[in-house]
Amino acid sequence: MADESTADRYRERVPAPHRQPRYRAIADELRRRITAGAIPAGALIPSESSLTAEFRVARGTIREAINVLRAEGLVMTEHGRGTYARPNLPVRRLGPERYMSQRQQDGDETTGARSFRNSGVEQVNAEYQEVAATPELAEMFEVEPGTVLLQRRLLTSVYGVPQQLTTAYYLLDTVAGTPVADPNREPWPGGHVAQLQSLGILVTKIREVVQARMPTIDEAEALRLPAGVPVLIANRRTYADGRTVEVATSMVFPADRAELEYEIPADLT
Amino acid sequence: MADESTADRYRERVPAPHRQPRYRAIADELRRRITAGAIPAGALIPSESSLTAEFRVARGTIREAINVLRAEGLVMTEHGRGTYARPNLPVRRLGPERYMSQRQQDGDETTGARSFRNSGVEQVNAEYQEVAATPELAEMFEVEPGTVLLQRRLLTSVYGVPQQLTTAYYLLDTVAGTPVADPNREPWPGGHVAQLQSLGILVTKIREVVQARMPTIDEAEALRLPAGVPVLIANRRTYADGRTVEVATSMVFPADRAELEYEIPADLT
DNA sequence: CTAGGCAACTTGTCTAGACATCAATCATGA
DNA sequence: TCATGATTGATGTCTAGACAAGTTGCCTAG
Repeated sequence: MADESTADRYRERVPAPHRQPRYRAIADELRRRITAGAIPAGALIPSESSLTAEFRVARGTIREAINVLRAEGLVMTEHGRGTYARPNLPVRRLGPERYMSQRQQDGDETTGARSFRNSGVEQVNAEYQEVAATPELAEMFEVEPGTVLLQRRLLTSVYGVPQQLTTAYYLLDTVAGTPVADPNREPWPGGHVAQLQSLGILVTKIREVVQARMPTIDEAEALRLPAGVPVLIANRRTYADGRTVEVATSMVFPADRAELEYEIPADLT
Repeated sequence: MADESTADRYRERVPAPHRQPRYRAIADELRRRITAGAIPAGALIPSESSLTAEFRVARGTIREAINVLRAEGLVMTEHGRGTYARPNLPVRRLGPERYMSQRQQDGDETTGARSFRNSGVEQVNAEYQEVAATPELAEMFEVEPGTVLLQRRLLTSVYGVPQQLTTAYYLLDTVAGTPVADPNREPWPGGHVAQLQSLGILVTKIREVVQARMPTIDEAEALRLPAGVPVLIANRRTYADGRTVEVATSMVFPADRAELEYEIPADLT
């Protein structure tokens, strides 16, 4: 007979009580090869047609197995090239010092975080637009709905790799006619805290709410996210003297290359 | 040249410069219906066969469109029943006050967060175990690798719904023989900060690093996570007088029902 | 009235093939 | 030597159909 090595183990036609679908068995086998190192990180896995031959199934079944691994974030695919085991990316840690001024950032090395801002490797694609406040935004700014806001949409890249997608708002009144309203000034040294400071507004408190979800297709494309990688969402609200002076409704981070760090001063028991 | 079959294939194609694949257009349309409320949360979307009839495509194309929505966490599917828009679960917001004592929590209503602790609706399944410190843990506690730690594994449920999976460590020396080492005392009023306080240790600072990823199969089962929902991971390090007194290597939250809130005092510019 | 089974739905799995699109390689001609 | 076009082989998209398996409700036999 022909070689019965790999294929026939997955061709069980016996109706077992808890028989696993073949695409899952194939996914398990490929996962095993990757985690065991038989397929090293970054290397191509066998092509769909050769897997079709090896496991003796239709191509659709192979593609379903690969979909499982893609959803787990274990492999990624490039059209025309192939599918390969996903290499681990360097993670960028974003700590509280990202809201400090440049000088303080340099002095704070306790977290091991580094500042990329204005170091040449950080690039920001900024689009500013005037929009009417939605009821939610109006309530946060304590203004009437419809009040004009300056909407800032930013795509931040480090070393050419997209890292952050931000949608944020200022009250137009507070920034109109100032350098802050100029999108070409991004990236602004010190970020939005420094922008507000240049207007004489001293930030007293920032509150962030962190969530996670799967990206939309648009976000996945903008951040070049492989399938199976969620996004971290941070919603920011910036206060000065108890009033809200800035709101970021969604800062979107690729979860495979970003993590957020916070400090809680706990001398309040 | 295949003339008949080729003409057949293009029978309903719109000549567009950036033609979108059919399955993505269908996914967009279904997403629009769900987000616009035409399909309310929790309701079944049309069956695959009726969508096949509506969009005049093969069933595989419909299934691919639904896969897109499932990967976004927008819908979930039950074998034999159908596919429905994922209902929005009540979201539990975890703010900094979760590390405060009970009295302060009651007085702090600025965030709208509520305390479930010891109110009867919060239940904790606790397993304590003595383990040897790994090199990483030993470095954080500034002890020799192999030093015995008390490992706490907690599954927290609110109203019977799993909410949090925690693995945390104390130095065994600091807690051995005290009520803190008794897993039956969970849930402890005031959490680990109060536990340390009962030992005379005053927490001065807590640092948390937040990440997100897809759950492992074990986590998905323990937290009863549907497909397409990531988990939020918080790594906590608790300090007293500059020394690390507690480490939580992974607090796992289901991202569809939890969000984390932090405050950054920004009077440091 | 109820228990059981059947019928009619649903999604899950799988086959076999066609053509489109993209990337890399190789042969060829300027 | 170098640009370019053809070829090859990879994944992407889509069709048409078959049978498996889970869920629900109805209808009938007891």
